[in-house]
Amino acid sequence: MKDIYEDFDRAVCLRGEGRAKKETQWLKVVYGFNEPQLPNNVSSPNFSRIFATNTTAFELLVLKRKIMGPCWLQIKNPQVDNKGVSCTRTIVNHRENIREIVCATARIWSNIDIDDPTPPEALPCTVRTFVRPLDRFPPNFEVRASGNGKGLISPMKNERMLLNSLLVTIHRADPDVIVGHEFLGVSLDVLLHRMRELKADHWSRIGRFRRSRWPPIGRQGTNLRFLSGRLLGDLASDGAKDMITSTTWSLTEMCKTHLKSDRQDIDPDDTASYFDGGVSSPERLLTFVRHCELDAHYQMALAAKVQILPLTRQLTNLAGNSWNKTLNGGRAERNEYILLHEFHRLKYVCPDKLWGKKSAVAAKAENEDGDAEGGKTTKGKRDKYKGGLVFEPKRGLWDKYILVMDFNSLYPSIIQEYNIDFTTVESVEVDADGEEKIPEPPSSEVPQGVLPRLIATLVNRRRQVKSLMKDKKATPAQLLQWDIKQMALKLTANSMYGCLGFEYSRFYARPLAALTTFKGREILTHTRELAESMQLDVVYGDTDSVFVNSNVTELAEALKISAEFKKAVNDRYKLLEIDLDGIFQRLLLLQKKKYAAVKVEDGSRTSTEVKGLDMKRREYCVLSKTVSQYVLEQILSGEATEAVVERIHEYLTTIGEDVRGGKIKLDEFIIFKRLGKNPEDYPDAKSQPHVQVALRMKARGLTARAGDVIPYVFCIGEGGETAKTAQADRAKHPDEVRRSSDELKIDYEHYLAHQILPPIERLCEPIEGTDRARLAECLGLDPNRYRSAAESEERYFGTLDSLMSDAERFKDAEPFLVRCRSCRGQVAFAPISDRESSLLLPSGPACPACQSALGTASLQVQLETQIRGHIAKYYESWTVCDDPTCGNRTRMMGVYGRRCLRQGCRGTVAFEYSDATLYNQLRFYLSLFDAEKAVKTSTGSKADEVKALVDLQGDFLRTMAATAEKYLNQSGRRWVQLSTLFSFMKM
DNA sequence: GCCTGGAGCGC
DNA sequence: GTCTAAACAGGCGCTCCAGGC
Repeated sequence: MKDIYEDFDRAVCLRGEGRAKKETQWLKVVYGFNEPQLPNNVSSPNFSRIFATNTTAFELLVLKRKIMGPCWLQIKNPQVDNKGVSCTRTIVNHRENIREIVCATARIWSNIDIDDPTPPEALPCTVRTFVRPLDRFPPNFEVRASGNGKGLISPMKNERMLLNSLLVTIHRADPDVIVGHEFLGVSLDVLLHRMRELKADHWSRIGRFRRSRWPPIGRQGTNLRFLSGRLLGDLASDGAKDMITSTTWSLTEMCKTHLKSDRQDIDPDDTASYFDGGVSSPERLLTFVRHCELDAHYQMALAAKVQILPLTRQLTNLAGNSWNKTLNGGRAERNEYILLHEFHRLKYVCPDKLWGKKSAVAAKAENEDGDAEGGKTTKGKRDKYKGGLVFEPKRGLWDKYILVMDFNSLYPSIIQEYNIDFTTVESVEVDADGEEKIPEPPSSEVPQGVLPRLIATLVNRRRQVKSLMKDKKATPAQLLQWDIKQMALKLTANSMYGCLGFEYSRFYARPLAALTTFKGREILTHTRELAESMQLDVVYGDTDSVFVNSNVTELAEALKISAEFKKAVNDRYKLLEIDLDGIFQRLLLLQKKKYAAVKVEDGSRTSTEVKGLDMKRREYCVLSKTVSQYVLEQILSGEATEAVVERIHEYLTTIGEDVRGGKIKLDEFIIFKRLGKNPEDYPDAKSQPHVQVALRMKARGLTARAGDVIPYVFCIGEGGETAKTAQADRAKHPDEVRRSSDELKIDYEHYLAHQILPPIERLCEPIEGTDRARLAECLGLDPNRYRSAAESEERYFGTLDSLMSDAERFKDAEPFLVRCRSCRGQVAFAPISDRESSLLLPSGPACPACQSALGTASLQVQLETQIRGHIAKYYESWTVCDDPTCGNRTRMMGVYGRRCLRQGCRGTVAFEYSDATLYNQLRFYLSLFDAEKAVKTSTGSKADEVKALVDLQGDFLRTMAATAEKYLNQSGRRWVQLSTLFSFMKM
């Protein structure tokens, strides 16, 4: 080995385990890439540890030269001239199960400026399509092709000539960027295999790197190297999927949602029929060619629409990695590079890239697992840490203004606020149970760490860009560019946290990630407590947000409350900031992470926001989503319950009829499901509909790989309705159904029972006046089958509850204590039917001690004060350990779930004052003023007495009952168990 | 009936 | 005229469904 002495660096070894371990001197040795690579675990008497033996040339170049993203490099003799963007499209045919190329379109834009917002259709481009016959061209095809309008159509004799001509075209255009859809995984794969098979001339011209020998054609992403020197923008790559909102990322869907264009789908099995040379007219083949031409356009138009090139360039400039990786890869590498640049600049030695089977950290974790508890095999999944806090939602339909308050960029802000960094946080201890503790944030004297400073820089730059955008004189092009820039800055700052917890990251630092989320939970808990202390009701919250019930119907008032709350929260932090994210006029809160709301837009406009509901998921068909949409609109309409319920029932009846009557199009029945692995790798392939469909697709020569979204439709089994064909077997690809011409029939009953009913049922759960059986009946399903266990169970509980005596039910409730203003005495308010002890006389409430009259207003205030006391107690969130030997009582939230925090204790903790206790207490108060109940529970001569009293003091009782009711209405439990409540009321 | 694991969302 | 090898990969929380015992 040729050692070249260079210099000594002051360096810190980062181990990715919290605080950097050693600050010491290292010897830097530089040697060429022509030397063999040293193993990274060698040592000798002269040195104990060696780093960076496997650093790639790319990494070294980029770090040493401080190259931040795409730029021109002068290397000896620069040869940069041609600028162009091209877009190729191949349609693939299969014959004897080998996919061949029959048609390829190249659409070439020259001298495009990627920052120019002009859409590609408004820019000049050349179109050239190469097409070859399967057997022979239809008559007149060549003549008609030469007269084609804009696009040049070049009929080719065979596939090899087609490939050669395509390669010449690519070579001449020498594109910097190739845009495609599923290009890397499908088109390129076929192109490479066919070029190799047919020995195409100058095959390496597909890229800019001259080769004569074929390297192995790898799988999926590895083939990017064939395009060396060109960028690939693949609309279906992981990188692009992050940027494009879509459920399937099929070209047709994206054209519809992003370009508002209806793309015609061609069934791949029909391809051959377009090439039939025996027909009399060339029209069909021309249609096919034009389809290819148009697809090439769509791909480019989509890329421009979602601004994939400018955005990825900005991201790459920030991170200093390779643009192609930003375009086609995930986020981890960007993060790695931004930190590599930063630490390299500060003369740190960074952790080596560990590739291969297992990273050292993961292997270590596995060993510990084995040692600690023999039987516990946490296969595959490593020890995790806790994430964001999600409040138990107060379910139901809310119709006062709900303020959605959320922290801006919570995690990046926490990292700054608490100076969380590799260099500042002390490494963690492992407690007696072998569990990692959450580290402490550094004290305020510790200088700012690398990560917090990096994030601060990103945030500040974003602020600057946003202020530029306020300039009235800015052109639309400038605005767009700045918007992309601020977006890139935000994305970069926000993705820093994620990679701290990513176990294969070179900067993996689980304790830092755990500390960040711990602070997040703490902050959210405090925020809720603050709201409660301001008499505000928090209805829900998730990670960085609280949904506050303003309890007002005036927008201006709601805004005032929001401003006050915002100020109160923000006063508590240096740079952490909460803000009003939106105002809901109505909110249907169904589950954690599942709700729908009518959102107030500026002025009087409103929009509907749906989160997490079935209708947002791809495995529900369009029909199901449409029905959900209608039902939701009704529920959120704000109209009377009876009218809403009636309309829903009516609508469902028509839907049931329409479905059975065959009035709904096939497209509306398509269900989508993603393949988690390659279809062959499923152990239970038989029971998975989408896997069955995928396997059949592959048998037909189509592609279906891990990550692909598979469309299918449930059909009736071949042997008729009664056939016991497995569910999965009856799933068919939409093209199979279309082709079958009536042989395959859609299983309408299955759709009504499994796709339509369950989502509707969940939407209607908090709505009175309907239930599962009733909804099923409307759809024409047998209601008896849907009188669910859950429902009867609920009734069972309802009955139990109503049979329970008041004495039993309220045995733990605290009495309503009434204080007399005259004699200062205090007495419990007894049930009014208890004529001996009740302080309510026919003349009105009076003090039993001094006989002075008690004012209604005074009693009302006293009741309200006591109710608020209970609510406050509930929100204090004291938890108690269930282990009697421990008895730990705390308000601290455990980091590892509900484990008791006291060292060595194995108990679990529960809320001391539960929501059930609070609910029962409120019900108790209400029961004290329930006239009807008082009459019913009285017997004999007393009944008349009580009846007379109730008549005379009706106003008083109603006022007091309303006071209790007001709070009960806010209680989440009431919405869940309306039936229980009503059985009690009507008893 | 319980438990477990994917999907696919939310943040 | 050549041109290592190997090459995936943000986090956790939550609901719902299906399958296994």
